Amino acid sequence: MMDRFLSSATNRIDAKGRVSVPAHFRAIVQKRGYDQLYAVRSLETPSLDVGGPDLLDGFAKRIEQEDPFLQTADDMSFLYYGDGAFLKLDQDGRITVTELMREQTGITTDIAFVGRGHFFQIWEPERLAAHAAQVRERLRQLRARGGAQP
Amino acid sequence: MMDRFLSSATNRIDAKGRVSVPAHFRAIVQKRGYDQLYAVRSLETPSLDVGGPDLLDGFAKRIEQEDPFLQTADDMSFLYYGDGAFLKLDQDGRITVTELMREQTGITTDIAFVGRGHFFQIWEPERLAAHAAQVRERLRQLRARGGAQP
DNA sequence: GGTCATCCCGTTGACGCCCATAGTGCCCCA
DNA sequence: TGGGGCACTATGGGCGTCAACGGGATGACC
Repeated sequence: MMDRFLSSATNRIDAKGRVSVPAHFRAIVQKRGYDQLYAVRSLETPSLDVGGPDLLDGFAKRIEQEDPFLQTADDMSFLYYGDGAFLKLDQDGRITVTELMREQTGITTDIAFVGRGHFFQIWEPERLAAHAAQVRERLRQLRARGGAQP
Repeated sequence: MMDRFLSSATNRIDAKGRVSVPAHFRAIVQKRGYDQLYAVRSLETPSLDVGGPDLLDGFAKRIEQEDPFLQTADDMSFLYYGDGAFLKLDQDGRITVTELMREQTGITTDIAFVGRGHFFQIWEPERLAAHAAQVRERLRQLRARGGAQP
């Protein structure tokens, strides 16, 4: 249905460091009864993975599958809790851009929101454009080789 | 939902050796009725594991489950009781940085608080940054090997 | 007397809450 | 079919509250 994060948009950060979350994304989260978002560093790219707080619940379940005395469980907990944050939505549907977000993404004045299905991502617009070009190129080469890979 | 320690923050130690515990972390502990924290040396890293006094209760239960004849029980008891300490929160939500904390973490002027779910950690900020980078690198390699997918 | 913990207060900046406005798409109706 | 108005989004800004932080005053203990 319409419960997937789809499409992208770029919004401006105001003088107080706030930015509007695209209304379409907000609606999905708020329909589940949340008034805040959960954001965590992406591992591979200078971006943040964002969703409702239920996104964290999924990660927590994933951690529980690991042996709690091994390093992997510790590492995962470190990432999802230490490198994650709740972003409060104000009543106009805006969040304030934190230092963590700027460090991770290089964001300064504008933010790109990109739907990714069950979550969405936050990017610095120019870095997103460069990354998107790389992705398209990889897919082009894949097709040229006749490969079929998701 | 909101009863877990999440996100991280860095605060400054004042001339009297005090530092503010992030309000969000305080709220979690105080909601359980405590006005002090319990801290113990982390096993693997130059940091302290901190939580409400109920964190100690959890450790005590684990000690009881061990056969008191075995060395493990003795070691655990030694660590959690001998190397643990209670940190009193003053009425502004600050704690005093003890010599034990400085020795264990290398802290001098600033303290990083890192949420870890059911507890949080205290780090020297630069050591934390280095450790976090290592953690992310391990997780990247784990994912590259197909070991885990969020 | 000196050190240290505790209590209490003031300042400052960040953040939440509230309202205002401009731009835009859409619908309805003349 | 074209125009007016409604609905909604993105954005700006005022203002009160609170967290982080600095520092004075008091009392206990060595």
